[in-house]
Amino acid sequence: MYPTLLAHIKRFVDLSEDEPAQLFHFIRPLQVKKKAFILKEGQLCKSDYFVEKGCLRMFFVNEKGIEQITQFALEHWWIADYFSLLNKTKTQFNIQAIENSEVLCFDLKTQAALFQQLPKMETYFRMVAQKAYAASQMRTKFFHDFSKEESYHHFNNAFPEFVQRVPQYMLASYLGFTPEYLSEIRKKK
Amino acid sequence: MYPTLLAHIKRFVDLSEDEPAQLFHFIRPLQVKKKAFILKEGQLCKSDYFVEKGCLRMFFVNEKGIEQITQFALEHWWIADYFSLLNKTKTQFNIQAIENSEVLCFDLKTQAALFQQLPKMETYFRMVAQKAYAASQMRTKFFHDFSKEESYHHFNNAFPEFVQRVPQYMLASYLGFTPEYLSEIRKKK
DNA sequence: CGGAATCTTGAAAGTGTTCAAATCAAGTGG
DNA sequence: CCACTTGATTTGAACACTTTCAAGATTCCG
Repeated sequence: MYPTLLAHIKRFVDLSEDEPAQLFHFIRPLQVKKKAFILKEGQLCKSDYFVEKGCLRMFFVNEKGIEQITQFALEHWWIADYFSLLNKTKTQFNIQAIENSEVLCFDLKTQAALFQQLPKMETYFRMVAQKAYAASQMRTKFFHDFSKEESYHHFNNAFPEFVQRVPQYMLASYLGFTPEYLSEIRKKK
Repeated sequence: MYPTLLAHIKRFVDLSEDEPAQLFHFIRPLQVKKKAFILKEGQLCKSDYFVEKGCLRMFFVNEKGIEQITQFALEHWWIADYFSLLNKTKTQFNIQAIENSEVLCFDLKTQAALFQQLPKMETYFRMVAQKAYAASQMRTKFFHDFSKEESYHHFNNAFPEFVQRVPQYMLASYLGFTPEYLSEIRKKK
Protein backbone atom coordinates (compact mmCIF):
# COMPACT_ATOMS: atom_id res chain seq x y z
CA MET A 1 0.00 0.00 0.00
CA TYR A 2 1.29 3.46 -0.99
CA PRO A 3 4.69 2.27 -2.19
CA THR A 4 5.67 5.69 -3.53
CA LEU A 5 5.14 7.32 -0.16
CA LEU A 6 6.95 4.64 1.79
CA ALA A 7 9.91 4.70 -0.54
CA HIS A 8 10.13 8.45 -0.20
CA ILE A 9 10.00 8.38 3.58
CA LYS A 10 12.70 5.74 3.68
CA ARG A 11 15.02 8.06 1.80
CA PHE A 12 15.08 10.23 4.89
CA VAL A 13 14.31 8.09 7.96
CA ASP A 14 14.16 4.40 8.84
CA LEU A 15 10.81 2.75 9.42
CA SER A 16 10.25 -0.36 11.53
CA GLU A 17 7.92 -3.17 10.45
CA ASP A 18 4.82 -1.88 12.17
CA GLU A 19 5.24 1.82 11.57
CA PRO A 20 3.75 1.98 8.07
CA ALA A 21 0.49 0.61 9.44
CA GLN A 22 0.43 3.27 12.14
CA LEU A 23 1.20 5.91 9.60
CA PHE A 24 -1.59 4.88 7.23
CA HIS A 25 -3.99 5.74 9.99
CA PHE A 26 -3.21 9.40 9.44
CA ILE A 27 -3.60 9.32 5.68
CA ARG A 28 -6.71 10.24 3.76
CA PRO A 29 -6.37 8.86 0.21
CA LEU A 30 -8.04 10.70 -2.62
CA GLN A 31 -8.64 9.65 -6.21
CA VAL A 32 -8.61 12.74 -8.38
CA LYS A 33 -9.90 12.70 -11.95
CA LYS A 34 -8.11 14.69 -14.63
CA LYS A 35 -9.17 18.38 -14.39
CA ALA A 36 -10.67 17.93 -10.92
CA PHE A 37 -9.57 20.36 -8.20
CA ILE A 38 -8.28 19.51 -4.76
CA LEU A 39 -7.97 23.16 -3.75
CA LYS A 40 -9.75 26.24 -5.04
CA GLU A 41 -9.03 29.93 -4.58
CA GLY A 42 -10.85 31.31 -1.56
CA GLN A 43 -10.83 28.05 0.42
CA LEU A 44 -8.65 27.20 3.38
CA CYS A 45 -5.82 24.82 2.59
CA LYS A 46 -6.14 22.23 5.34
CA SER A 47 -3.82 19.47 4.16
CA ASP A 48 -0.43 18.69 2.85
CA TYR A 49 -0.81 16.65 -0.35
CA PHE A 50 1.49 13.86 -1.48
CA VAL A 51 1.26 12.63 -5.07
CA GLU A 52 1.31 8.84 -4.94
CA LYS A 53 0.54 8.65 -8.64
CA GLY A 54 -0.26 11.17 -11.35
CA CYS A 55 0.39 14.84 -11.90
CA LEU A 56 -0.99 18.06 -10.42
CA ARG A 57 -0.53 21.74 -11.11
CA MET A 58 -0.85 24.74 -8.83
CA PHE A 59 -1.86 28.07 -10.33
CA PHE A 60 -3.45 31.41 -9.61
CA VAL A 61 -5.45 33.72 -11.83
CA ASN A 62 -3.74 37.07 -12.41
CA GLU A 63 -5.32 40.49 -12.93
CA LYS A 64 -5.66 39.87 -16.63
CA GLY A 65 -7.59 36.70 -15.97
CA ILE A 66 -4.75 34.45 -17.09
CA GLU A 67 -3.90 31.26 -15.24
CA GLN A 68 -0.36 31.47 -13.91
CA ILE A 69 1.17 28.13 -12.97
CA THR A 70 3.61 28.33 -10.07
CA GLN A 71 4.25 24.67 -9.46
CA PHE A 72 3.82 21.14 -10.74
CA ALA A 73 3.80 17.98 -8.65
CA LEU A 74 4.33 14.48 -9.96
CA GLU A 75 4.92 11.19 -8.17
CA HIS A 76 6.57 11.60 -4.76
CA TRP A 77 6.22 15.38 -4.69
CA TRP A 78 4.46 17.24 -1.90
CA ILE A 79 2.24 20.17 -2.70
CA ALA A 80 0.11 22.64 -0.73
CA ASP A 81 -0.35 26.35 -0.22
CA TYR A 82 1.78 26.53 2.90
CA PHE A 83 0.94 30.14 3.56
CA SER A 84 -2.74 29.29 3.78
CA LEU A 85 -2.01 26.10 5.69
CA LEU A 86 0.20 27.74 8.33
CA ASN A 87 -1.71 30.98 8.74
CA LYS A 88 -5.22 29.64 8.25
CA THR A 89 -5.93 32.28 5.63
CA LYS A 90 -7.86 31.87 2.40
CA THR A 91 -5.73 30.58 -0.42
CA GLN A 92 -5.10 32.51 -3.61
CA PHE A 93 -4.16 29.34 -5.43
CA ASN A 94 -5.80 26.40 -7.15
CA ILE A 95 -4.52 22.86 -7.27
CA GLN A 96 -5.82 20.76 -10.13
CA ALA A 97 -5.07 17.32 -11.55
CA ILE A 98 -3.48 17.24 -14.99
CA GLU A 99 -3.84 13.45 -15.13
CA ASN A 100 -6.00 11.03 -13.18
CA SER A 101 -4.12 10.92 -9.92
CA GLU A 102 -3.92 9.33 -6.52
CA VAL A 103 -3.25 11.86 -3.79
CA LEU A 104 -2.55 11.20 -0.11
CA CYS A 105 -3.83 13.91 2.21
CA PHE A 106 -2.14 14.64 5.52
CA ASP A 107 -4.60 16.83 7.37
CA LEU A 108 -3.19 19.58 9.53
CA LYS A 109 -5.78 18.67 12.19
CA THR A 110 -4.14 15.34 12.90
CA GLN A 111 -0.56 16.42 12.39
CA ALA A 112 0.28 16.99 16.06
CA ALA A 113 -1.00 13.52 16.92
CA LEU A 114 1.03 12.01 14.09
CA PHE A 115 4.24 13.65 15.28
CA GLN A 116 3.58 12.55 18.84
CA GLN A 117 2.99 8.95 17.86
CA LEU A 118 5.76 8.84 15.25
CA PRO A 119 8.41 11.45 16.01
CA LYS A 120 10.35 10.23 13.00
CA MET A 121 7.66 11.75 10.86
CA GLU A 122 8.46 15.16 12.22
CA THR A 123 12.06 14.62 11.18
CA TYR A 124 10.82 13.54 7.76
CA PHE A 125 8.60 16.61 7.41
CA ARG A 126 11.42 18.87 8.50
CA MET A 127 13.76 17.40 5.92
CA VAL A 128 11.18 17.57 3.17
CA ALA A 129 10.45 21.22 3.98
CA GLN A 130 14.15 22.07 3.97
CA LYS A 131 14.62 20.28 0.70
CA ALA A 132 11.65 22.06 -0.83
CA TYR A 133 13.10 25.36 0.30
CA ALA A 134 16.49 24.43 -1.15
CA ALA A 135 14.85 23.64 -4.48
CA SER A 136 13.06 26.94 -4.36
CA GLN A 137 16.34 28.80 -3.78
CA MET A 138 17.74 27.10 -6.86
CA ARG A 139 14.68 27.97 -8.87
CA THR A 140 15.04 31.60 -7.85
CA LYS A 141 18.64 31.50 -9.05
CA PHE A 142 17.65 30.06 -12.43
CA PHE A 143 15.00 32.68 -12.80
CA HIS A 144 17.49 35.48 -12.42
CA ASP A 145 20.27 33.76 -14.29
CA PHE A 146 18.55 32.75 -17.50
CA SER A 147 16.64 34.57 -20.19
CA LYS A 148 13.25 33.06 -20.89
CA GLU A 149 14.59 31.26 -23.91
CA GLU A 150 17.43 29.81 -21.86
CA SER A 151 14.96 28.79 -19.14
CA TYR A 152 13.11 26.71 -21.66
CA HIS A 153 16.19 24.92 -22.94
CA HIS A 154 17.47 24.38 -19.44
CA PHE A 155 14.16 22.92 -18.28
CA ASN A 156 14.01 20.72 -21.34
CA ASN A 157 17.42 19.27 -20.65
CA ALA A 158 16.87 18.90 -16.94
CA PHE A 159 13.39 17.30 -17.09
CA PRO A 160 12.83 15.74 -20.51
CA GLU A 161 10.32 13.12 -19.27
CA PHE A 162 8.34 15.85 -17.63
CA VAL A 163 8.12 18.06 -20.69
CA GLN A 164 6.39 15.24 -22.53
CA ARG A 165 3.80 14.82 -19.83
CA VAL A 166 2.36 18.33 -19.69
CA PRO A 167 0.94 20.48 -22.49
CA GLN A 168 3.37 23.05 -23.84
CA TYR A 169 1.21 25.98 -22.89
CA MET A 170 1.36 24.91 -19.25
CA LEU A 171 5.10 24.73 -19.42
CA ALA A 172 5.18 28.24 -20.88
CA SER A 173 3.00 29.45 -18.04
CA TYR A 174 5.26 27.83 -15.44
CA LEU A 175 8.38 29.31 -16.99
CA GLY A 176 6.77 32.73 -17.09
CA PHE A 177 6.12 33.47 -20.73
CA THR A 178 3.40 33.21 -23.35
CA PRO A 179 2.56 30.15 -25.46
CA GLU A 180 3.21 32.30 -28.53
CA TYR A 181 6.74 32.97 -27.42
CA LEU A 182 7.31 29.31 -26.68
CA SER A 183 6.22 28.55 -30.18
CA GLU A 184 8.76 31.03 -31.46
CA ILE A 185 11.55 29.47 -29.42
CA ARG A 186 10.71 26.00 -30.71
CA LYS A 187 10.67 27.18 -34.28
CA LYS A 188 14.25 28.40 -34.05
CA LYS A 189 15.80 25.04 -33.49
CA MET B 1 21.94 36.69 25.76
CA TYR B 2 20.66 36.39 22.19
CA PRO B 3 17.27 37.97 22.90
CA THR B 4 16.30 38.07 19.22
CA LEU B 5 16.83 34.34 18.82
CA LEU B 6 14.99 33.42 22.01
CA ALA B 7 12.04 35.62 21.14
CA HIS B 8 11.85 34.03 17.72
CA ILE B 9 11.96 30.48 19.07
CA LYS B 10 9.23 31.31 21.58
CA ARG B 11 6.94 32.30 18.75
CA PHE B 12 6.88 28.65 17.76
CA VAL B 13 7.61 26.49 20.82
CA ASP B 14 7.72 26.91 24.61
CA LEU B 15 11.07 26.91 26.36
CA SER B 16 11.59 26.00 29.99
CA GLU B 17 13.92 27.96 32.29
CA ASP B 18 17.01 25.91 31.66
CA GLU B 19 16.61 25.20 27.98
CA PRO B 20 18.14 28.43 26.66
CA ALA B 21 21.38 27.59 28.45
CA GLN B 22 21.42 24.12 26.86
CA LEU B 23 20.70 25.63 23.50
CA PHE B 24 23.50 28.20 23.68
CA HIS B 25 25.88 25.31 23.83
CA PHE B 26 25.12 24.58 20.19
CA ILE B 27 25.54 28.14 18.98
CA ARG B 28 28.66 29.61 17.49
CA PRO B 29 28.34 33.42 17.58
CA LEU B 30 30.04 35.46 14.89
CA GLN B 31 30.65 39.18 14.66
CA VAL B 32 30.64 40.18 11.02
CA LYS B 33 31.94 43.53 9.85
CA LYS B 34 30.20 45.38 7.05
CA LYS B 35 31.27 43.91 3.67
CA ALA B 36 32.76 40.78 5.28
CA PHE B 37 31.64 37.41 3.91
CA ILE B 38 30.34 34.47 5.89
CA LEU B 39 30.04 32.29 2.79
CA LYS B 40 31.84 32.45 -0.54
CA GLU B 41 31.14 30.77 -3.85
CA GLY B 42 32.94 27.45 -4.11
CA GLN B 43 32.90 26.69 -0.38
CA LEU B 44 30.70 24.20 1.42
CA CYS B 45 27.87 25.76 3.38
CA LYS B 46 28.15 24.06 6.75
CA SER B 47 25.82 26.10 8.94
CA ASP B 48 22.44 27.62 9.21
CA TYR B 49 22.83 31.32 10.03
CA PHE B 50 20.52 33.35 12.25
CA VAL B 51 20.77 37.13 12.19
CA GLU B 52 20.69 38.29 15.79
CA LYS B 53 21.48 41.83 14.71
CA GLY B 54 22.32 43.52 11.44
CA CYS B 55 21.68 42.78 7.80
CA LEU B 56 23.06 40.30 5.27
CA ARG B 57 22.63 39.71 1.58
CA MET B 58 22.97 36.55 -0.47
CA PHE B 59 23.98 36.83 -4.11
CA PHE B 60 25.58 35.02 -6.99
CA VAL B 61 27.59 36.32 -9.92
CA ASN B 62 25.89 35.74 -13.28
CA GLU B 63 27.46 35.06 -16.68
CA LYS B 64 27.83 38.75 -17.33
CA GLY B 65 29.75 39.19 -14.11
CA ILE B 66 26.92 41.01 -12.39
CA GLU B 67 26.05 40.35 -8.75
CA GLN B 68 22.51 39.03 -8.53
CA ILE B 69 20.97 39.29 -5.05
CA THR B 70 18.51 36.50 -4.28
CA GLN B 71 17.86 37.15 -0.63
CA PHE B 72 18.29 39.56 2.25
CA ALA B 73 18.28 38.68 5.92
CA LEU B 74 17.75 41.09 8.79
CA GLU B 75 17.12 40.51 12.48
CA HIS B 76 15.44 37.18 13.22
CA TRP B 77 15.84 35.85 9.71
CA TRP B 78 17.57 32.60 8.91
CA ILE B 79 19.83 32.34 5.90
CA ALA B 80 21.95 29.64 4.26
CA ASP B 81 22.42 27.90 0.94
CA TYR B 82 20.26 24.91 1.83
CA PHE B 83 21.14 23.06 -1.33
CA SER B 84 24.81 23.13 -0.44
CA LEU B 85 24.05 22.43 3.22
CA LEU B 86 21.83 19.41 2.56
CA ASN B 87 23.75 17.90 -0.34
CA LYS B 88 27.26 18.81 0.77
CA THR B 89 28.00 20.36 -2.60
CA LYS B 90 29.94 23.52 -3.31
CA THR B 91 27.82 26.62 -3.07
CA GLN B 92 27.20 28.98 -5.98
CA PHE B 93 26.26 31.78 -3.62
CA ASN B 94 27.92 34.38 -1.45
CA ILE B 95 26.60 35.70 1.85
CA GLN B 96 27.92 39.09 2.87
CA ALA B 97 27.16 41.60 5.61
CA ILE B 98 25.58 44.87 4.51
CA GLU B 99 25.92 46.29 8.03
CA ASN B 100 28.07 45.27 10.98
CA SER B 101 26.15 42.24 12.18
CA GLU B 102 25.93 39.59 14.84
CA VAL B 103 25.25 36.17 13.38
CA LEU B 104 24.54 32.93 15.24
CA CYS B 105 25.82 29.83 13.48
CA PHE B 106 24.12 26.48 13.92
CA ASP B 107 26.57 23.99 12.52
CA LEU B 108 25.17 21.02 10.65
CA LYS B 109 27.72 18.83 12.43
CA THR B 110 26.07 19.31 15.81
CA GLN B 111 22.50 19.42 14.59
CA ALA B 112 21.65 15.79 15.31
CA ALA B 113 22.89 16.17 18.87
CA LEU B 114 20.88 19.34 19.31
CA PHE B 115 17.68 17.67 18.16
CA GLN B 116 18.30 14.71 20.41
CA GLN B 117 18.88 16.84 23.46
CA LEU B 118 16.13 19.35 22.67
CA PRO B 119 13.49 17.76 20.44
CA LYS B 120 11.55 21.01 20.55
CA MET B 121 14.26 22.50 18.42
CA GLU B 122 13.47 20.05 15.66
CA THR B 123 9.88 21.22 15.79
CA TYR B 124 11.13 24.80 15.64
CA PHE B 125 13.38 24.08 12.67
CA ARG B 126 10.56 22.29 10.90
CA MET B 127 8.23 25.23 11.38
CA VAL B 128 10.84 27.74 10.29
CA ALA B 129 11.58 25.74 7.15
CA GLN B 130 7.89 25.47 6.32
CA LYS B 131 7.42 29.16 6.87
CA ALA B 132 10.41 29.97 4.70
CA TYR B 133 8.96 27.80 1.98
CA ALA B 134 5.58 29.49 2.34
CA ALA B 135 7.24 32.89 1.97
CA SER B 136 9.04 31.64 -1.08
CA GLN B 137 5.76 30.46 -2.65
CA MET B 138 4.35 33.94 -2.12
CA ARG B 139 7.44 35.52 -3.60
CA THR B 140 7.10 33.33 -6.68
CA LYS B 141 3.52 34.50 -7.00
CA PHE B 142 4.49 38.18 -6.79
CA PHE B 143 7.17 37.64 -9.36
CA HIS B 144 4.69 36.31 -11.87
CA ASP B 145 1.89 38.66 -10.91
CA PHE B 146 3.63 42.03 -11.09
CA SER B 147 5.58 43.92 -13.69
CA LYS B 148 8.98 45.09 -12.46
CA GLU B 149 7.63 48.55 -11.80
CA GLU B 150 4.77 47.11 -9.76
CA SER B 151 7.19 44.87 -7.86
CA TYR B 152 9.04 47.94 -6.72
CA HIS B 153 5.96 49.74 -5.47
CA HIS B 154 4.66 46.62 -3.82
CA PHE B 155 7.93 46.04 -2.03
CA ASN B 156 8.09 49.66 -0.96
CA ASN B 157 4.67 49.48 0.60
CA ALA B 158 5.21 46.10 2.20
CA PHE B 159 8.66 46.79 3.69
CA PRO B 160 9.22 50.54 4.02
CA GLU B 161 11.71 50.22 6.92
CA PHE B 162 13.71 47.78 4.90
CA VAL B 163 13.94 49.92 1.79
CA GLN B 164 15.66 52.61 3.83
CA ARG B 165 18.24 50.21 5.13
CA VAL B 166 19.73 48.90 1.90
CA PRO B 167 21.17 50.82 -1.07
CA GLN B 168 18.73 51.22 -3.93
CA TYR B 169 20.90 49.36 -6.39
CA MET B 170 20.76 46.29 -4.18
CA LEU B 171 17.01 46.49 -4.07
CA ALA B 172 16.96 46.70 -7.86
CA SER B 173 19.13 43.62 -8.05
CA TYR B 174 16.87 41.71 -5.65
CA LEU B 175 13.77 42.68 -7.58
CA GLY B 176 15.39 41.63 -10.82
CA PHE B 177 16.04 44.82 -12.76
CA THR B 178 18.76 47.38 -13.37
CA PRO B 179 19.61 50.37 -11.15
CA GLU B 180 18.97 52.60 -14.16
CA TYR B 181 15.45 51.37 -14.48
CA LEU B 182 14.84 51.83 -10.77
CA SER B 183 15.95 55.41 -11.17
CA GLU B 184 13.42 55.82 -13.95
CA ILE B 185 10.62 54.38 -11.84
CA ARG B 186 11.44 56.68 -8.97
CA LYS B 187 11.49 59.72 -11.23
CA LYS B 188 7.93 59.06 -12.35
CA LYS B 189 6.34 59.60 -9.01
C1' DC C 1 39.39 67.60 0.88
C1' DG C 2 39.62 63.70 -2.24
C1' DG C 3 38.22 59.43 -3.87
C1' DA C 4 35.04 55.88 -4.07
C1' DA C 5 30.42 54.48 -4.12
C1' DT C 6 25.80 55.49 -5.47
C1' DC C 7 22.26 57.50 -8.22
C1' DT C 8 20.51 59.84 -12.41
C1' DT C 9 19.93 60.86 -17.55
C1' DG C 10 18.86 59.87 -22.31
C1' DA C 11 19.13 57.48 -26.62
C1' DA C 12 19.34 53.13 -29.03
C1' DA C 13 18.66 48.25 -29.00
C1' DG C 14 16.58 44.04 -27.26
C1' DT C 15 13.50 40.80 -25.48
C1' DG C 16 9.11 39.26 -24.87
C1' DT C 17 3.89 40.45 -25.29
C1' DT C 18 -0.45 41.28 -27.46
C1' DC C 19 -3.97 40.44 -30.63
C1' DA C 20 -6.28 38.29 -34.28
C1' DA C 21 -6.41 34.66 -37.30
C1' DA C 22 -5.01 30.28 -39.28
C1' DT C 23 -3.74 25.61 -38.66
C1' DC C 24 -3.36 21.33 -36.44
C1' DA C 25 -4.76 17.61 -33.06
C1' DA C 26 -7.75 15.10 -30.32
C1' DG C 27 -11.92 13.37 -28.18
C1' DT C 28 -16.97 12.52 -28.56
C1' DG C 29 -21.22 11.18 -30.17
C1' DG C 30 -23.86 9.49 -33.83
C1' DC D 1 -15.37 5.33 -38.45
C1' DC D 2 -16.63 9.85 -39.91
C1' DA D 3 -18.11 14.50 -38.70
C1' DC D 4 -18.05 17.79 -35.37
C1' DT D 5 -16.50 20.47 -31.65
C1' DT D 6 -13.18 21.88 -28.63
C1' DG D 7 -8.45 22.27 -27.27
C1' DA D 8 -3.65 23.26 -28.51
C1' DT D 9 -0.14 25.19 -31.30
C1' DT D 10 1.59 28.38 -34.82
C1' DT D 11 2.17 32.87 -37.46
C1' DG D 12 3.23 37.65 -38.05
C1' DA D 13 2.99 42.53 -37.25
C1' DA D 14 2.77 46.22 -34.00
C1' DC D 15 3.75 47.45 -29.50
C1' DA D 16 5.48 47.80 -24.60
C1' DC D 17 8.66 47.13 -21.13
C1' DT D 18 13.31 46.80 -19.71
C1' DT D 19 18.30 46.79 -20.72
C1' DT D 20 22.54 48.61 -22.37
C1' DC D 21 25.98 51.96 -22.67
C1' DA D 22 28.28 56.06 -21.76
C1' DA D 23 28.38 60.04 -19.21
C1' DG D 24 27.41 63.27 -15.60
C1' DA D 25 25.78 64.53 -10.92
C1' DT D 26 25.58 63.48 -6.18
C1' DT D 27 26.55 61.56 -1.74
C1' DC D 28 29.26 59.33 1.60
C1' DC D 29 33.32 58.35 4.31
C1' DG D 30 37.95 58.47 5.93
